Amino acid sequence: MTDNGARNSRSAERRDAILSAAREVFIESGFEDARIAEIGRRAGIAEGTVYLYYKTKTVLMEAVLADFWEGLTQGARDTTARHSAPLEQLRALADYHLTGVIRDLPFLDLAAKLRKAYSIDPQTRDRLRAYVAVFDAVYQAGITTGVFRDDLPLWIPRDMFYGTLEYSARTIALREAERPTGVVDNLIQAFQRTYGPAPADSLHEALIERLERAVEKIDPTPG
Amino acid sequence: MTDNGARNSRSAERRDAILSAAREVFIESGFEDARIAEIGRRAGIAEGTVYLYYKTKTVLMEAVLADFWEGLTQGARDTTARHSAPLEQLRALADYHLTGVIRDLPFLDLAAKLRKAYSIDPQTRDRLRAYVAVFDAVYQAGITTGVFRDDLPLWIPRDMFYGTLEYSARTIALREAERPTGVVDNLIQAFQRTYGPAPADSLHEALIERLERAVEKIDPTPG
DNA sequence: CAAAATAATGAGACCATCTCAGCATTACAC
DNA sequence: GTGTAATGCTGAGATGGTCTCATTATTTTG
Repeated sequence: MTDNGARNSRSAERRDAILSAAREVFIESGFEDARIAEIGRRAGIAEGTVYLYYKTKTVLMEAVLADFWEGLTQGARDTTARHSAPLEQLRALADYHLTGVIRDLPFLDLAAKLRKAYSIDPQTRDRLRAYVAVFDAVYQAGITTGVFRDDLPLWIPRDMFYGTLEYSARTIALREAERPTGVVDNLIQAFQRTYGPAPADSLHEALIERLERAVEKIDPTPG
Repeated sequence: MTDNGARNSRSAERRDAILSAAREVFIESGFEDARIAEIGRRAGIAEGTVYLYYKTKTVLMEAVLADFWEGLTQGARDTTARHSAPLEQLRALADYHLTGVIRDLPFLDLAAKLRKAYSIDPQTRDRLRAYVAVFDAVYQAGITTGVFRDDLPLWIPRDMFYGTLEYSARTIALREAERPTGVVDNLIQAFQRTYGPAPADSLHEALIERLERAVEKIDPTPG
């Protein structure tokens, strides 16, 4: 147990060096064409040593992706935290997601390459869940403040949100266009009209009622 | 040139036998684990012969996928042809797409595995275009009959349509749930409300007026 | 500083795709 | 039919990657 810290930290540094090199090489070459020998070279170690830290090429790739998801999720949290109105949070999140997905599409495609048909490994699933939880929190807040309907399963708007953005990102990347405006605006508009307090006047009234009550708490002057 | 027909047809039969065997093996084993030797065996020929018909494993996989896309596109056309009102055509198409994607998700994942980062091969792109053109036709018809707005680039609703459905398909497959109702209904509703002819909303205006008055009480800064 | 424990190395085992020299089959002329 | 040219098929082996493990180097400990 003596000096465990030092040993661990040296070992950890090496793990990081490998991870860094791996990210580089995977992005440059894709999964298939990435060479473990090259990753070792860039990390300054022998090919065999890579295998001491990551059992297989796939495991190494998974570690790289875990890092990526963590960063993306943290960024999403920070982004929404900069706003308070649910619709503005949603708009910011949509913008962040679209930008991030376009930027890192090659990475996401790598992730898809690891996905075995029919299944997804539990860790990846958990990471994805943590990421979409950012949307969920915003939407839930929107429900309690009366901005969104509460009569639908959460995953329906969620799938529309991420689905539309991911598909758009692909379209945009494919035509190598500058990122067009309008995608996010349109999505938010769709959300307002589809999941907003609704077609029936009663829902509008419920919203107004709610807001009036809230306003009254702050300023109880008679209207 | 003599007897070209016979030679071609024999050769074509062999191509088909290989394609059939390849589809089987790819679905069973995925791209990586599929063995050319096994494909040859099932087609009743030697391993080397496979390479006479399909230059590489990847090319063979692409041929299998081309077949798949063709069938999917034809099915989509047939499906929309059974309805006349654009919204009903859209609903039917959404249903068809969702069902098809859920059923053939492993196949689509295989397709993703072939996608090189940053690029997509022209043939695949054309096939995808042919497929989404079915949506485009329906939407265009909707514009001319006044069911849909014409002030948006076509790809915005298109991406929402396919994006939402594909993402939902993944969600559904992931949780191994029975296909829930509501996804298609909700999407069509979103289309009606977002891309339908713009509503003159006096309700919104009244709401905004009221809220502005309330807000002014809290923060009476001049506009 | 010797001995024990731990870490790193890289040659080669293993196993896949893909090639190609040689063999088999078919097409054709007479 | 039979000889000959053309085409088709074969599978052993070249190639090139991941991963293993006996050996070597380094670090820790008494």
